[in-house]
Amino acid sequence: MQKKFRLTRSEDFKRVRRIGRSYAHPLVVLVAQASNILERKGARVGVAAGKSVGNAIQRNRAKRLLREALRPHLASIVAAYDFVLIARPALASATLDETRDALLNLLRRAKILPTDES
RNA sequence: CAGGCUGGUUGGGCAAUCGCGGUUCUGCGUUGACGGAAUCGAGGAAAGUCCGCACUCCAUAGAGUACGACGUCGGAUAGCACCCGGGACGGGGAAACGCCGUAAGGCGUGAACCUGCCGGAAAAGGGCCACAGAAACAAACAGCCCCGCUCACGCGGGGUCAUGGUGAAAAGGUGGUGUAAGAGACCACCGGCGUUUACAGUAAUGUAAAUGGCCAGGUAACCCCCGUCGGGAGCAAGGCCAAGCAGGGGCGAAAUCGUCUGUGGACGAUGGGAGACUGCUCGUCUCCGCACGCGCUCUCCCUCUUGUGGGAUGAGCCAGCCCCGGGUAGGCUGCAUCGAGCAGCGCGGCGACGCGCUGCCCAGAGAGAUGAUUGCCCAGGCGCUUUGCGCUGGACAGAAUGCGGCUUAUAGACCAGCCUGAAGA
RNA sequence: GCCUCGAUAGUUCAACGGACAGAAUAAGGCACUCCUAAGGCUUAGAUGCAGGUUCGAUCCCUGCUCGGGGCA
Repeated sequence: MQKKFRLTRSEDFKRVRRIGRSYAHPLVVLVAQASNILERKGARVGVAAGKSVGNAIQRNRAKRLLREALRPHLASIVAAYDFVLIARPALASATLDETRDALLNLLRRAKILPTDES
């Protein structure tokens, strides 16, 4: 995922975590906020993994899984959204397919992706 | 061949597609959060942060104290406490052998090797040594012996550590001489600690001999004493740029008319000022009670001409722009190609390591890049119809200023060597 | 990145280097009560792990494993 689609500032993370809506799944938690900057299109994503996920290897693994699972669907998100994906401990031992299912489920519940798309 | 042990190397390989980060080059009717090409992209521990440095800032005349670390010998190194090679004293260690045992087994000797520790208690001082025991660093409980008193039992004084019991530890052990009884008090042999000499070794130390020297404990990973070393903090160090808010300084316009209104005031016109747009003018838009004052509004206090005057270091209001210093968010740098650098070869050294030659340039993120899929192969595991096939499947673990050492985690694979036993030539 | 403190019964805390490791509470049992609670009697239960110093270690030293604070 290219840097222009990422959340990079600590301020952005704080804002999304404070006023965004959250959607939970056993593997991952999604916090989303509709962006109010008019000119920008597409989404910006931040990926986080706390210490409860495991050691540095397992945290990196969780974040890479989430990025890889999101990558094919990033282009189909048209609305301007900022969202944060927070890994949970079970994600460190999950497969890519499980991660993708969890992620699509969450994105549809948050209405970031249309529900009829498969 | 079996068993035990040590050291070193490695830490899956090749290819394809998609994706991510850096560097260099490059393209453009579109200078972009743009596109293209080339190239590079985790480790032996990147980890823990236990030591030592480089580097940076602060402090600093010199020396000392406090505090802390270290302390066998020699070497290596930029430096280091844990590196390398030795030494003393302990602990562990298989087969085999010896002894005991019917046996199971136990005890002892004990290879390679592993492992702990190392100034001083014989230079000074303080503390502690529970329980037991008479006594724990100075002492007589029982016992033995002598003297005095007593008819006697016994009492008092003294000598003694040989004997007894206690304990982790009680003036080295055995035999004798000696004595009232005893005692290294003395003698012989042995043991330990020193001193001297000779030999080996750079040295620690070892071996041997001599000694008309000693044998009153332990503990310094208790305080302490002696010697050596250490200024403090850390890349979130430090340097540069610098929104916004606040602060300081400066520029800046000294007016008329009309309408409405109880006052206060509101609106409009003309002219003016400040700023923005523009290369400039014009023009358009926004702001300004066109005052920083003898100002306006509110609050409080005093007075008394009851709505006048005075006072308050009480609150509030007054366009916009420019400059200045420190500096927050943030950005750039430190910081990624010159280094205690890496690889290969040769030489010296038992080794840590050093020297020489040749070649190479080798990650650099910043919410933090190494991922996904597929195929073939190499180890490994499981199953079977065991020349083989099928299924499965990859340890510990992720750079964050950089190095050296240590510690901890780690599936396996490969190489070299040492010791013991058995068999064979 | 750095600096500190700690680890003891199920829980919260004690304990000069001297073993029967203490207290409160929780747990089990016994009586009491018509039943329960409170109160009474009683029982069991622990030094994070591995080495070392010492006659002897919860305590001293070293290395690990966890956990809590603090600075910027």
